[in-house]
Amino acid sequence: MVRNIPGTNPVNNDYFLEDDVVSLAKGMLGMRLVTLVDGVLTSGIISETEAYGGATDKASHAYGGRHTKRTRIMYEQGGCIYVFLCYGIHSLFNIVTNVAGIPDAVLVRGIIPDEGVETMKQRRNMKNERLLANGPGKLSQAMAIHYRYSGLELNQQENGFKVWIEEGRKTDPDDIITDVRVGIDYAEEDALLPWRFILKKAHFKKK
DNA sequence: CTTTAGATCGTCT
DNA sequence: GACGATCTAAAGG
Repeated sequence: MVRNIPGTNPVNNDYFLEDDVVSLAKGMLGMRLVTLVDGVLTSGIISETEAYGGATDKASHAYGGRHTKRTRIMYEQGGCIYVFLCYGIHSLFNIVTNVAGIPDAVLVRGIIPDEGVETMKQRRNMKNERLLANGPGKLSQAMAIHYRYSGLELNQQENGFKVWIEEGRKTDPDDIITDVRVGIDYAEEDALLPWRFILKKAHFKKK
């Protein structure tokens, strides 16, 4: 497959073994998220992420070391994907981080569609490119990431499906907006943690 | 642009 | 039986 664009080197799964999930979430901005589904490639630049701090973060599904069938995957080693169903409708895509046993994860909340835009539009039955993948449920549908793939490793193919991360472009720290996480009112004081990261539009105008 | 209500089902209690 | 790490359409400004 010919992809004549820079920054398409895959990131090794080892990269996600780092123990600072906040730093990882920030660092993933500007990287490229790619899926290959039955030979069809789609990709986009990661524009929004949130860090979830394992067993000590009240917003995390694994808070207090909760160990259920669903959250089991969060305790795998970094580089696995954790995808769960939200509100009965949406698959939300996370990358598990840290070493095995520590349930940290980064939620990818938005991408700027790049390759395979027409495919994404068809999957979402939508024409407006700007609204195509600017939300966690939206990007999963656009990239055909389903919660049945939860537990799969990055770069590993299963049933014609594969997902991975590429280096993309370096991000200027000045281009990052930091904010509180969304939709976690139940997390009490941890709802105030500044663990949501957004790439400014300016990032995409630079050369 | 903003607000609001309704959809929908796996997971956990 | 209750509840989401959300999205959309519709209606109003």
